[in-house]
Amino acid sequence: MYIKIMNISALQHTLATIAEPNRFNIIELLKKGPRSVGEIVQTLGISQPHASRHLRILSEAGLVRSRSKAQQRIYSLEATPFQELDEWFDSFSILWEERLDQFEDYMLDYHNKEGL
Amino acid sequence: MYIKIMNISALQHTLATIAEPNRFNIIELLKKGPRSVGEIVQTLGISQPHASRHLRILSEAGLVRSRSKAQQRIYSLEATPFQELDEWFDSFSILWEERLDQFEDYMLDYHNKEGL
DNA sequence: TCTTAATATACATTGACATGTATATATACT
DNA sequence: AGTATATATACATGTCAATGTATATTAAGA
Repeated sequence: MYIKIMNISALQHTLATIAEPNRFNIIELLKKGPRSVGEIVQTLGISQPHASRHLRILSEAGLVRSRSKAQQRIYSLEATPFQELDEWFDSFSILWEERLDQFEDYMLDYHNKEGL
Repeated sequence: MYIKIMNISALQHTLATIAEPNRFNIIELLKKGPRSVGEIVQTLGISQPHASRHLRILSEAGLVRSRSKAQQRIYSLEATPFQELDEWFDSFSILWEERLDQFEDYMLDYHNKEGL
């Protein structure tokens, strides 16, 4: 067993990017597979500039990438940031694995013994 | 194998709550164990009203709970919302499991056959 | 009950970001 | 080259939420 070092500020940025509702919906859609901007606009019922803008933000955050197909831009999800967040949330599994109360009692004891 | 039904709007709300940097830091701290408001204030170097306000937001989102200990309020993490997000991010594992390119090719084919 | 400690709330201000509208760019087709 | 389609960018506006300051509440101790 080893401790995984994570880039906290990167995680924060990724989280903030995903948290916006329209971008969340775009991500949920792209999870089904690559989509063009037009398809995203139609499916989600948002304006085209609005979609492009959010896709830009997603792209700059490294969450999606695009390839050209004639005039179309086909967007798809990047694996890495989702993988990192998946690992980060795994680190909370101590909250629900084993017996929660035992864990909390342990932490309280540990904490009190430390003083502060 | 079954399909897990998730409450999307709850996930969004949880994500938005976690995404704020101070709350993210509070969560990272509480992952180590329960902490009083004063400890949180000292450790994170934020103002006391500021901490209380973020703790209230975290509490209303169901991410933390508090118990009284004299004048102190001891905050600790709730497992459920983190468990739900952990499961949600698991659903992205298709992005990095197996061969990504194969998956993408498959999705593109599938997508094109569907028309739009 | 008065004082101190710990935390919560109220309120005003500011700043960031989502949204709408207009326009620019890129590519294909005739 | 001119037109149509698809997408991106610019800019102005409005809104929400974080922050700071002051004050209220809760609990303990003398």
